[in-house]
Amino acid sequence: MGDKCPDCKSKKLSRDYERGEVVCNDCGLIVAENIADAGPEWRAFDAEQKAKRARGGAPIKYMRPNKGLVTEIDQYNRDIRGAKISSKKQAQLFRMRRWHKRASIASSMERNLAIALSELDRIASYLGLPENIRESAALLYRKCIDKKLIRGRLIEGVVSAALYAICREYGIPRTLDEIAEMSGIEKKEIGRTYRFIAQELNLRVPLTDPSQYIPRFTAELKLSGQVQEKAIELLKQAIKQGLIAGRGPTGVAAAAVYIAATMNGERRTQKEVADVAGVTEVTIRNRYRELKEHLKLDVEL
DNA sequence: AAGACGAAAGTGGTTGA
DNA sequence: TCAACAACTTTCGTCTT
Repeated sequence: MGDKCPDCKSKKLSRDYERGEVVCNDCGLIVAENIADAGPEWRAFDAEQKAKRARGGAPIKYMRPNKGLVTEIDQYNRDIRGAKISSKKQAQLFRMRRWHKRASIASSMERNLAIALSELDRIASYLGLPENIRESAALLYRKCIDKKLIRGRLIEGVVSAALYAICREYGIPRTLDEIAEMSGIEKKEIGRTYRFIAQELNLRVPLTDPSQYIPRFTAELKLSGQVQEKAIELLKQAIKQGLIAGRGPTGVAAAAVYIAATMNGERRTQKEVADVAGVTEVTIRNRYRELKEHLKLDVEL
């Protein structure tokens, strides 16, 4: 790390892997953010060294979905008749136990990943998500494994949360409801998990922009491109006036679509719009009233 | 008869002490 | 940990087309 602080030219930079920052020891400037955790600071040249040097060790406590299914070699150095066995055999058994345990743990993590990836693929294809999204989500999931964030959580929950985060990051957000429906995980569970991993992994996920929902809504309602443009235009103005602060993005988007459709003579009922947006008619009415008042729409609806 | 409108009460999650 | 709170939903009665 031959880097220098760009501010005071000091060479005393230190890395804080917990926060993912490089900090200058002299002036306190954060030189870089969001650095990847490069793993342990030691190197191991074979499995034995690795086992010796690892302080954390394999996640044993919660990472045992296979509890009760995996054979274990018991602790009592007796043969089937209960007689003690020779010390030579005891040593052999000891080694066998050790390796058996290690092999089980390694394979259970692989199994975990395998289940997760197939689950991810299933949900992603139901949601019609492209390949690059799946790749990114899979990568995110691997990061969660590396950071041991899955312990005590459902695999499907973490997968769903990862998908949700990546979708938002790529600007093609799916609602929690949609993901919840496809994955069979409760919405609040996904939300909780999402918030947790976002914090732990320092994800910078942008706020959902309501206009990102517009194309999907208009497409599902079979509305014309003009309506779509109009709706996005309306949203832009709404955002400028701070009308969407604290509002659910889907509700605002739905209202914009409703207004735009009506203005273009392609009327849809509030219920139709409400259904594809996953909100109620009342919410559309409320948003739509706000939009009408503040944007001073002179069009009679 | 169906859709639009809005009031009132209920729900689940966030926030601040 | 609990209460206040905002956003949203549910429900329902009334008005409009």
